[in-house]
Amino acid sequence: MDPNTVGFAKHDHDHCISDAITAADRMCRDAGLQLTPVRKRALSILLEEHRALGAYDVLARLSEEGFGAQPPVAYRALDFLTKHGLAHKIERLNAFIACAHPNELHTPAFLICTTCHAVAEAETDPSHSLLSQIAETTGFTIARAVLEAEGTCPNCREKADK
Amino acid sequence: MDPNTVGFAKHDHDHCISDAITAADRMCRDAGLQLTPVRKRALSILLEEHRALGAYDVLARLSEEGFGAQPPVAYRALDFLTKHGLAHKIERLNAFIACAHPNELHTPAFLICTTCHAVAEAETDPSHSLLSQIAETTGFTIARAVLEAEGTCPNCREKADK
DNA sequence: CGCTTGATGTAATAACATAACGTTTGAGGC
DNA sequence: GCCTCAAACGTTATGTTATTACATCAAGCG
Repeated sequence: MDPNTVGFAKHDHDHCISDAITAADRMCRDAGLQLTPVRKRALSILLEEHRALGAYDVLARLSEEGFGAQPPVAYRALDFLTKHGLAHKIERLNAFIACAHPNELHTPAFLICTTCHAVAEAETDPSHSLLSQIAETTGFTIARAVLEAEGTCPNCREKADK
Repeated sequence: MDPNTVGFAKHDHDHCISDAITAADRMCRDAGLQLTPVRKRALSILLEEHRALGAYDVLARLSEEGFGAQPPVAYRALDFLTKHGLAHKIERLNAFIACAHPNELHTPAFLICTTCHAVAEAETDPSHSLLSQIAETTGFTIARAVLEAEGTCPNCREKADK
């Protein structure tokens, strides 16, 4: 298999899937969570595609493989994954993506390329963020933040410039 | 009419509606845009409610008043308003809200109270933002940013503390 | 007038998400 | 071992959000 693109850079894709699954296994064991077959498969589907996938896309794959065929099957697996930081929902796209930096506690920020539809997850330092500054001055307590930018990724920009 | 709450602070609500409509009128005239009856009414509905409203909520109000009753009626009006900065879509809520700072060119940030459902729009300086820093280091060109935080507003926090 | 463009209206359908309920399964107490 | 409970899973049905496709109408303009 050829190296694939993740975010906007190339990398060895096979490795990152198995690594991520292994890490998820360990994390769930340590936390006393059940990474059941559906949940694990949903995660691996997101990892294989390595892009934002709609719940129904995941559902289709799951049902092909003998799991339930109704929406709650996908939504429940995705809820579990997002709740425990193994995946994220991209609100702008109503779609889900495997977390690129599991383990670390983070407020992810996403860069969404409107040309090639790649999505990159960037790490942020929550305490320095704009939102936390705003929150501080207004007395608002943040429980969860959504940071998403749409635009053109370096690869597509380069192509467009030609 | 009693002063109402906007964002998390009190203010004179009647005034802000008429002011906002006047400003929108002028802005559209200057820009050669048509602030047609449906569009103007959609804006005033958002202003009156002063909270995030679903497209179908707006549609219901519009159709009661003799405008079309099908979803595109609302979506088209809301698209116009958001496209020209008179309203914003809150992605997390799949809902729309009148812009609190029209005229100014801005990347709005929203603070969403999960208790009382108030939504405050905060101004940001795009150039200092986290996202633009990330974008700069990765070569990504941002066209549009979504900044939304969910949590507890000062008012609800105060009540909860009692 | 005849053409184009943008706004509006409708019907139909697509895409996204949840409620409600029954069954299965596995861990822990007895 | 066996009972009980809670969590996970499956299904049906439904609710919510959004778009496609196409007809009509009015304004601007050669």
